Amino acid sequence: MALPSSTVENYLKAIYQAQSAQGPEHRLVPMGRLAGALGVVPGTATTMVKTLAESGLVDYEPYAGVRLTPAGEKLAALVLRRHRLIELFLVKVLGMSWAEVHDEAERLEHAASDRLIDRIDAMLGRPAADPHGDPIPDSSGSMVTPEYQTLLTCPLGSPVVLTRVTDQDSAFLRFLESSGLKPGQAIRVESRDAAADHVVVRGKRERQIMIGMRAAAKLQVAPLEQTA
Amino acid sequence: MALPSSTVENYLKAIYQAQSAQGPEHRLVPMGRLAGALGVVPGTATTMVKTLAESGLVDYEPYAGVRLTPAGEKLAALVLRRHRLIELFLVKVLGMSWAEVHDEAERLEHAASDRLIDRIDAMLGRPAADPHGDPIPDSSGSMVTPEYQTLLTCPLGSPVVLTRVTDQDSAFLRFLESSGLKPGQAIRVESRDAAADHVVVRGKRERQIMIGMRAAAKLQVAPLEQTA
DNA sequence: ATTAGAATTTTGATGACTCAAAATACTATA
DNA sequence: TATAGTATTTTGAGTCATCAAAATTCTAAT
Repeated sequence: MALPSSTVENYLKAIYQAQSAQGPEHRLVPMGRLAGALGVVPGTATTMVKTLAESGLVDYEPYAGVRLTPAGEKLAALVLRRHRLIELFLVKVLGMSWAEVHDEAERLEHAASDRLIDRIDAMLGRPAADPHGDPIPDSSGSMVTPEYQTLLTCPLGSPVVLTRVTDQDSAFLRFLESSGLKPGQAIRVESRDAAADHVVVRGKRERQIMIGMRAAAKLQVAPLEQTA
Repeated sequence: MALPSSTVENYLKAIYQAQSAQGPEHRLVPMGRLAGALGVVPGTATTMVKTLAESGLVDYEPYAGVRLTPAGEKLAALVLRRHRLIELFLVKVLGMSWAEVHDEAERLEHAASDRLIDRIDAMLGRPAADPHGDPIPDSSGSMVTPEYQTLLTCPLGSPVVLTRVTDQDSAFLRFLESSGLKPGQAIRVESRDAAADHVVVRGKRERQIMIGMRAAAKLQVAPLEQTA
């Protein structure tokens, strides 16, 4: 097959991400959601999805939604691989900020060859995750996605490591950065208050940070392993 | 104005390069040449050039050819800047080979932001030339193009430095690499033989290399400065 | 000055992607 | 089970960049 256009790559990536976001129950992504994610009008998404279905990259059920086939899933994973390796590279090697690399990677991911991506992968030491903690698929397109708890579900008081941030909004990322809340950081949740809709976190250098529950749900953590 | 599509960037770059290759006399690039450089059919080039002319990026004289306006020239120089900085970056930082970076840069040059390019420029120490010795325009689009001699015109026997290679063909570059003929290398021309159509060069570690005259004309050199 | 041959331009079509807005199908509530 | 409201699909049209092939213009040689 001819190599997929960047439009096709973007559709596949968006479907992949929408599917993941929806959890394992609702595997069909409705057209409205897809169109919204891609910034196109719904009719456009319908048309495009039908041609993706003809290429065998997605299953399309009219009025119900769309889902990746194994072929589509692999392609989507390779796009994510490129995206995430590029993000990590821009941060680690070029010293760019966490918040500004997303848009850059969004464009570069369609232009970088497999050869280049592999060089980057090697130079970074075959990393498992990008700066947001999102897992990086290997070159065959497979990826392990550890299940983490969030600031809303982890045990109160125990030390945990921030492992993943599931929101790419750059204002949000800048806020996290200025609060010292980057993946790798050891923190603990001091309290939660459903009525006040907030969570209190003790972060770097015992600093106290208060965040809303909607935001807290986007911060994933793992139990801190005491490697004394 | 909206940012130029990568097609527009490619047309401007091709016109720029054709103009330079033609020397200062023939400033008008004929459509056939342009179409050939871009791998499109002549009619396509005509159509595209007319719309470039409407945007004020080129002057178009029907049946005669096309030439960049100052605006077009600036844009073309910025594309070359991106291309050359990316090439140098791929070689210096990612350790890719001279011969393989061209195609990669050809795609990345349309995706990299000014911000990224400036980071790369800074990291490389604001270099003056790319791995082929091609000068890198600054961020305002201006560039100094030193006039060098070639292996055909430089004095026989005197030591010179290889400064620039004016051919991007990857087989040719691989040949040069395997002969130790990369920019920066000190060499001297031992003899020229017009009848045999060759030039004999004494290169690295006194190695003797014979090159055809057409190829020799693509190797530019500067007198070696004895910094004893 | 004609004219054969080459280069260029024009014309008509195509493919990929998109939008606006009309038509249709679902869904939930009364 | 009607129906009002929302989501989806269809239809018709437009843009960008391209090609094939016909028409035109230029050029150089007789």
